This record gives sequence, C-alpha cells and structure tokens, in this order.
Amino acid sequence: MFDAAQALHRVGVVVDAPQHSGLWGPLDYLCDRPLVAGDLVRVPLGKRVVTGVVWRGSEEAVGDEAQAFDASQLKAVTEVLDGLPPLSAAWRQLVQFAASYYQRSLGEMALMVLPPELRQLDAVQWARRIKRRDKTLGGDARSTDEGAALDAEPPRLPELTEQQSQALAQIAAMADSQQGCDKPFLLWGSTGSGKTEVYLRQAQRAMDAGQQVLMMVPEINLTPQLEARVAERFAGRRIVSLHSGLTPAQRLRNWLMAQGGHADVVLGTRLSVFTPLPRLGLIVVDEEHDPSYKQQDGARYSARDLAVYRARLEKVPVILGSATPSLESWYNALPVSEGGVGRYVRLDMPARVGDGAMPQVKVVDLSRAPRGAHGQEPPPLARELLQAITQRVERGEQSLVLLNRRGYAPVLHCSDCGWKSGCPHCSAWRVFHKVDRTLRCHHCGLSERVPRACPDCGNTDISSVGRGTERLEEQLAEALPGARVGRIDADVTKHKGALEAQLASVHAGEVDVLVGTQMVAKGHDFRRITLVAAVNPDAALFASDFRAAERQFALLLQAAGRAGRDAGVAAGSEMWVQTHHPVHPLYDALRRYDYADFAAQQLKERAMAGLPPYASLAMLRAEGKTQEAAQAFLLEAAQAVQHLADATGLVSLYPPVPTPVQRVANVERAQLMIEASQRAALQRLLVAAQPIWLALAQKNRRNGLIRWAVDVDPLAI
DNA sequence: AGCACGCCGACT
DNA sequence: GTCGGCGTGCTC
Repeated sequence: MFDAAQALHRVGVVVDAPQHSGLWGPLDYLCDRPLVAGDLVRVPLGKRVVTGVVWRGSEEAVGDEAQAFDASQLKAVTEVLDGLPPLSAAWRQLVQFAASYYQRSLGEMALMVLPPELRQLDAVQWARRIKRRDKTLGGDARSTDEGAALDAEPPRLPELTEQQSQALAQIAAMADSQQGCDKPFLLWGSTGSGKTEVYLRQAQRAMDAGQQVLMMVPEINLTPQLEARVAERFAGRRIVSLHSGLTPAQRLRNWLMAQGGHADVVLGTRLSVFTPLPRLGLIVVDEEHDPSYKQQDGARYSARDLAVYRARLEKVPVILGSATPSLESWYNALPVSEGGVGRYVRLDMPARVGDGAMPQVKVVDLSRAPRGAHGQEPPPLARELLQAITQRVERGEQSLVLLNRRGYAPVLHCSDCGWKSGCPHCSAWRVFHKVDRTLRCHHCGLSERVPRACPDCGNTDISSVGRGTERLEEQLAEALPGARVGRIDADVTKHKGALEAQLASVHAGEVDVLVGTQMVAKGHDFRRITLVAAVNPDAALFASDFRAAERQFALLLQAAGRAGRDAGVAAGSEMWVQTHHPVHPLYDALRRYDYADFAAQQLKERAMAGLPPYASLAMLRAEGKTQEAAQAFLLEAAQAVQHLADATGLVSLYPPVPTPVQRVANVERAQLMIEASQRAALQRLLVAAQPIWLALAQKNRRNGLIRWAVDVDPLAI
C-alpha cells in the first residue's frame, strides 16, 4: 500500500473552502497520472467530492515541510476533467494576486471566478459539454475560418474626429513600443465624445493581429446599445457575453468559447475580468468610475483594478474610459507637469461628436423659493422648472426627471401618536409602495400590506413623509395636465421585459416626462430629451460617505449627457439642478462642466483628510447577534494587531463603530477602519493579521459573533 | 461552506 | 426507546 502510494503522482489542488475554514492554499492529493497546474479535477473533501484546480503539478517541487507529509494519508484525485487546455499561468497569477490582495483563500477565489455550472459537473457530464462545444465550433468554423462572413460586407466606419484620431494614434504609438504597454490609458472623454468608437477601432486592431479583446461594462442590461453596436461592427467575429444574467449553461458555453480562444470579443461585467483568454490583446473598462466594478459581498474585488493588474501581467494595453473618472484613476493619470504621478497616460476628448453642446446648466435656488403653506410640504419642482417642462411638453420634446429614491414615500407617519413605519428586523424605515399598497424594507426585503390605520393607536390618518419616484410621477401627472408621465426604476424593471417596453415607448415619443432613478441616467441614448432635472441632489453634498460627492458629480454629468444627444436640439437643452446650496463648488464646477476643477477640489480635500488616493483603506467588518458582540470582536481584533501597526508607523487602526445601517434582518453590524499611508504596509499588516483574527473569531463565536470579513479598498466608509 | 459527530427534549 | 434541535470541529 505504501509502495503503491509512492508510485503515484502528488499534486496540490485548490478547492472552494472559505476563508474562515483555515484552508488557505492547495491541498495535497495523489493521482495515478501526471497533472499540470491549471488542470481541472474532482477531489474528495471530507464526505463530498468537489471540483478543484490543480495549483501545483506533479512535476513541481514541493517545500521540505510538505515533503515530510505522509503520503499514505493523502487521498486520491477522484477524476480529471479532460478536454481543456490547462488554465494558464497568467490566469493563476491573476487569481493568486486577487486572493492575496483581497484577503480571501486561494480556493475560494479560484472557484468563484469559474462558471458556477462547472463546479456542478462530474467527469461524464463534463465530457458531454465539451463535446457539445466542439460540435458548435465545427458548425460555424466553416463560415468564419474561411473568412466568408468577414469579407462579406465590411461595415461602414464613422469618420473619426480629430480627438479620436489623436487618442488612437497615441495608443498605437505606445502600445506598439515595448515599454509603453505597462501604462494604462485613461480615456477621458465627455459624454457623446465617441469613446466607444475608440474602443471599437482599437479592438479591431487587436483582432486584426489575431488577438482577443476583453471589453468590460458596469451592468450589461443597462447598456444594450453597446452590445448591439459591438455585434454590428464585428459581424462575422465571435462575440460572447459574460454576466450573471445568463443561464448557467450559457455562461459555461461562453466561458468555454473564451477559454479555448474561439471567441474574439468577450463583453462582460466585472466577473469577466477573470475570463481565461489565451490570445488576449486588449482590455477595455468602460465607465471605469462606476461603483459596480467593485464586488460588494464575498470576495470584494475591484474588477477595474484587477483589469489594470492583468493588463500589466499579460503585457497588453488597457483602456479605462470615463467622462468623470474615479479620483483614483484621475490622480494616477495626472501628468507630472501638473504635479501628478503620471502612472497612467491620459487621453483627452473634451468635444462632443458633431459639435453638439452640453445642455446649459440651470441651478434653482430652493432656499429662496417660496415655502409651501404652513406645515405643508413644498411642491416637488420649483415653479420655474415646472414651467420649463411645460414648455417642452407643448413643443413635443421630452424631459427626464431624476430622483434617487424608489417607492411612493420613504416612511409613513402617524400624526396622532408619532408611529413611523420602521422595519421590525432592521434599523431602517419601511418604504411605502403605493402601486401594490405595501410597506417594504429595502434592506431585508420584508414586505407587508400597508395598514389602513396606525398599528399603535388606530388613527386612520397616516401620512406620507418625503417623496419617492412613484409619488413624484403622481405629482407630476397632476401638475402637468395632459402630459404623459412615465417612470423607470428598479421596481418597474424587475418584471422581465418591462424595461425594454418602457424604453421603447420613450423612444417612440409616447412619454413626455420620464421619472427615474439613477439607472436611467446611465447609458441610454434618448434622442428627444432636451431637459434633464435632478430633483434632490443635495443629500450627497453632506453625506458621511467621502465618495458621495464624486458619485453625485458623475451622475449629474452623466444625466446631463442624456439631453441633447441630437445636435439639432442640443442648443436648447437644459440640465436643471434644484438645491439649497446654489454656490456649492460641486454645482459651480457642474455649471461649467469642469470635471478637472471638481477633481482638483476633491483631491485637495482627500489629501487633507488622508483619504484615497492619498491613503489606502481597509475595513474590518463584523456581524453579530448583538452590537456589543460585533464591536467586542473588532476591538479585540484591533488590539491584537496594534503592535504590528505601531511597528510600521504607517498604519492606523480606528475605533469600531456601527455601520450606517446598524441592523439588517436582526443581525447587528459594525466596522473598523484601517488606514495606511502606503498600500504595501497595509497589505503586510493584513497578511499578518489574518491568522490572528481567524483565531479570535473562533473564540468570539460563542459570544455572539456571526461573521467577519475584510474589505480592502472599500467604496464607502 | 458542507457535513459530520454529539448530547439533550417531545413523539411513535 | 427513536427523531431531531443546532453547538463544535474538520476537511489533504
């Protein structure tokens, strides 16, 4: 038995074991045939059989410590999933980096970024899928490989603007030279400047050189137009999409196309950054500032940052595109001549294609508007804004009114006893949704029929406090008799096909005034909109979240970009902002569409406050049965590594505090901020802290700690 | 995470 | 006497 074991090959395999399991790296198994790193296998883990990735092949040396391991104690690999080239060294390096940077186990990271379906299959089912893929491939290989479809009808290319040509020339000059490749490009182009055309041209060049293109977008369902445009331009090429909206089977199929080098373009959301691409030649991150590039649960990776890492790793150009770059990217791209670090190359495209002007910004000073009658809520829109919309309706033009709050009213209130519609399980108000007469908690999902009378005192006079999109829609319909008012928000779009239907009716001119949340401001191309209004953008100015202003500026600018896409009406387009703080520098910069000025303001504030990009942050988060339990763990965790932080002199640990929404679904949440003046120092601390915190968490579990996790580079604090 | 083992309450 | 609650502990 011992002899038999020694004749077998020994491999290291990573499996999906979460961080707190303590299983960090590869587990050792025996196999009766040699395997190389990147092979997929099924291995026994406890009582089950799970899918894993070979991380250390049978020919690779293992350290002395592992050498001492008794081979008779190792289990054998159950089966090998054949038919794929092994996952490349570059892919493994990317996963390894992501796991260590974001403080997750190797196995969790590796398995998380493989198609979920792949984990479910045994060798027999797997072989069937591979066969099916080969059949599809054989099927259309004839048309593409012969080049018939390619040459059939070369698409007519739009003429490039001067700025587009320059940007492309610069990319070409740097990307073709050996050393230029390691600098990412920040394509800073205003809405409508034609960033997409630059991506497409560069993608074409990559494909002409026989390479694959990875094109990332924040949310694929919000940008169907990009997908259509890519498909149209590259007809004859194989384009696959990768996002969580696909069925498991589709996702596996598309992944296989990419992994085997059969797909030319991968168009996907943040998860696509991990797609294995053997011929990768270009990475594009569209709307790089968008917060959806950061995963918000589990392994909290930033797909944008990983794209930059991957590009450098695989020596391919990466283009980050935005009209309002994240301050991190902006800072990285500030030329040395402007006092910056010059880590990225900035490509500027300030002008709109076709010379369309951005809409004129109108700031309405609400502090000087006449108040409503005593005790009454002010009307949703200032008189002059309402007039402007009325004129648009009369002229047959469309208006877009933005309010970032779904539902009818954010809270109900009993004027007799003071009852408010709180959620019994969360520290949050339940939102009144009039459409289905429910009170809904947006945090835990609890949904109940709205009570006819106050549950505390029986008073039937319960009033709405505040306003959401539903109510705004209702109020606008009242205030604009004869106008057709529509609404798009997450409640409308959760019904399948509803978004498409609503968009179609807007495009068809069947809606005069469209009410919506921020999701409407992104990506959609509305030809007839000549007025955009932000009803209540002030909240972000004084939010505790240090990124709130940055996000708001991006949103407002993006929203403004919805108006006047048609050069014919651009001249008369307007962007309205209602505010109590008309002289706020954010609105001042918006008025001039001066992102550079806004960014400079923000960077100054960040520098003074010691916030990113001038510092690196990590958030230690804890969930407990009680707030005390969560905080007690955090406090111990901080104390346990305080000496390590002190030793660096670069890392500060802050006191534990409750999260902004303290209780969700009866779980109490708290967090502790870790700030470092150097990213590397933060990384070293986290690596050293990991095992200490793991042990502490174990100990704290019986005191009521439920979960804990580290969030590196958190979006919000 | 799964999935065991393990030790105490209400049922055929 | 068993079915089953979830507390604690392990997975090469």
